[in-house]
Amino acid sequence: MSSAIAVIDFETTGMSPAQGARATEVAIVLLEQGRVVDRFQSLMHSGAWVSPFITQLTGISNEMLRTAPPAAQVMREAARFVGQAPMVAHNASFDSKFWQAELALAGESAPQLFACTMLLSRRIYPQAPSHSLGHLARYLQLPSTGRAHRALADAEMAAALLARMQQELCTRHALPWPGHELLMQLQRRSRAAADGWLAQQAAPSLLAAR
DNA sequence: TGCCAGGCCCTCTTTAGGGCCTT
Repeated sequence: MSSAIAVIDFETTGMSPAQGARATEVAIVLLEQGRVVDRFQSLMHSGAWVSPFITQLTGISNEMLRTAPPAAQVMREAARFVGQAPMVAHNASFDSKFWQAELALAGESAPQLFACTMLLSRRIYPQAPSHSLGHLARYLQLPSTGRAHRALADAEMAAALLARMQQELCTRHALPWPGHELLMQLQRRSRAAADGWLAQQAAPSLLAAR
């Protein structure tokens, strides 16, 4: 069984699909054991209007979307690309809402569980001055992935952040390579309880190594 | 009529308020 994790990032016309915002671009990076093994990226045309503010923020214009493939087609391809892999995003409450909303409009189900690199970074790097993706990338000196606020660059950055945190858990807490289930359990712990819980998780592996 | 995200987390807290984070 594959241990792949799908790291996703959406660019959108606004903050919430409940208020009519639509996705304009999606990118997904497949990670296995902290290594990128595949990528998916596409603009998507939903007919929604892109405001000048969003065009300035993302570089994505109404003109660019006019010739983009239909949103439903892109989302069906994205769902096939992800398959059964569990998912990760930075501030996953945002991207998971668009994943569910856009797939619903495409007539597809969205059963995937989302882990969140922002919640995880608050547990693993509580001392970081900011937990925005850009600030964390600079704080951890992650390699540049391209223009911020484009989907593939941000998905690659989130993937690099995830891989760094998985490595950090291995080295700092003597854990075996942490999979999606452990990440989900860690992000559900309070910040105050995270270190103690991680120490408990490490104990069996330390005993096994003796 | 007026307003419009929402979950997490800290603190001047828990019968609450406000900043962070995503576009």
